[in-house]
Amino acid sequence: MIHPLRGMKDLTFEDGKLFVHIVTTAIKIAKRYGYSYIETPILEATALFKRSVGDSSDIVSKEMYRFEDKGGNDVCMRPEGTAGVVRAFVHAKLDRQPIKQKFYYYGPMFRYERPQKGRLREFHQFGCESFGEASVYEDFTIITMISQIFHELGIGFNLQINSLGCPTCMPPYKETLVNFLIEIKNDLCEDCNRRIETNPIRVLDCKNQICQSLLVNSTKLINNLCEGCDTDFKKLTKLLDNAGITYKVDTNLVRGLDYYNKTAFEFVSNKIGSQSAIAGGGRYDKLVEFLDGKPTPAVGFAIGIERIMELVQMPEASREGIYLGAMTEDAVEKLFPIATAKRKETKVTVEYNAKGFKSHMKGADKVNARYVVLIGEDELKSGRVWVKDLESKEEKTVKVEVF
RNA sequence: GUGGACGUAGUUCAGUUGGUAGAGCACCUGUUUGUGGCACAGGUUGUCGCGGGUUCGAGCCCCGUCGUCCACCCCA
Repeated sequence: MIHPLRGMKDLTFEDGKLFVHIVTTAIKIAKRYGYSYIETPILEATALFKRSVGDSSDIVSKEMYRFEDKGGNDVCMRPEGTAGVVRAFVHAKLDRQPIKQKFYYYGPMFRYERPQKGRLREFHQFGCESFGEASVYEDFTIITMISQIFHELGIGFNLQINSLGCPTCMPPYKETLVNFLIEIKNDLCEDCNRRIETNPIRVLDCKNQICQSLLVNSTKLINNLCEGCDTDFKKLTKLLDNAGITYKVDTNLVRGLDYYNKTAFEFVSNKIGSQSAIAGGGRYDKLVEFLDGKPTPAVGFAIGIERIMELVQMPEASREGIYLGAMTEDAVEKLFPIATAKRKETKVTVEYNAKGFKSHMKGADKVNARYVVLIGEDELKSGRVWVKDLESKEEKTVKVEVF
């Protein structure tokens, strides 16, 4: 038997239904906010992710499915969705149009990680990207949209927000932080020492108790924002307050991908183990420029579909469609014209084997059919079918033509 | 990449100091030769993850390998 590769999963039956339910619900809401579908390739030039996600992230430095294709190109399976969407946006020259563009997407992402609960090597994200809107109102709207999606799916969450500043206030802050970190370097954990070089902001996020105790006195970016960033962040918190969306300002919240600035947020669940982030996103005003487009502000997010799957309750399925069966071999082929006609309007299950009455009843119950339609010897002779509504329990025998 | 736990029927799991594999659920059949969900009775189901080793004998012990899970790391 050939097994799926490590960290890759087949979705069948209940899981498959749940997946579709999540995606269709998210799409329904996204459309209401003016998003339209975009599909981008799974395979992209490696350079795309190096330039957007950034070398400092583990995603790029060690988790990509990267290889040389037959044409000698350095390519990668996409580890996340935003880079491809931005690339497509620039490639279609949408950055030269004054219209604001909003896209939603969903599909597989690939990261070569050690699998664990809520962390697969091939996983699926639903995401949205909004281009051309610099206003913090859009950040607020996107957060509102995600909470609406989660509400619709019946998922509880905690929202954490932070501001990562902009090119005006972030670099000087980073410098003072690095200086501070170098002083306490010897007491920080091994990982943090590495982070000072690669991505010092991440040190703030370290889960090591000793590191955290040393960082209590570190200056926070949130207190060192430039005027523009500061007023926007205050606006955002006020908008969320007024909308009744509860959140926590987490000054240690850093997005893992390099392209984020200003608003950063994460939706977290405490019910799914250590991989608790169920959605994450923020503003990335410099990314379009980074990928050779005209400067275009943008905000976006992604939801981890597998991570929310165990949190979502499927709405109860009601009885639907028709179960067709024959109780004598001669009647089996009479079922097909009926099935074809009825399939124009509803779901039809046809049992090809002639079998006993009770078996058919059980079979109909199992596929959750609303109606059982059977042809036995009597019905065959009289050109009728026997019909029972499994909900109201009413039954009747009618001419095939009228049914 | 690091540390730890685990892998037995479709599924959830039991399996004693090594002696040729079991339960619930599910499934099939019957009780009811034409009335589903319930009940009762009977029945089917296994490369014990895979490969090697120790042993008269391995589900159990040893080594390897693949996979799953948990934590770190990372992130959705």
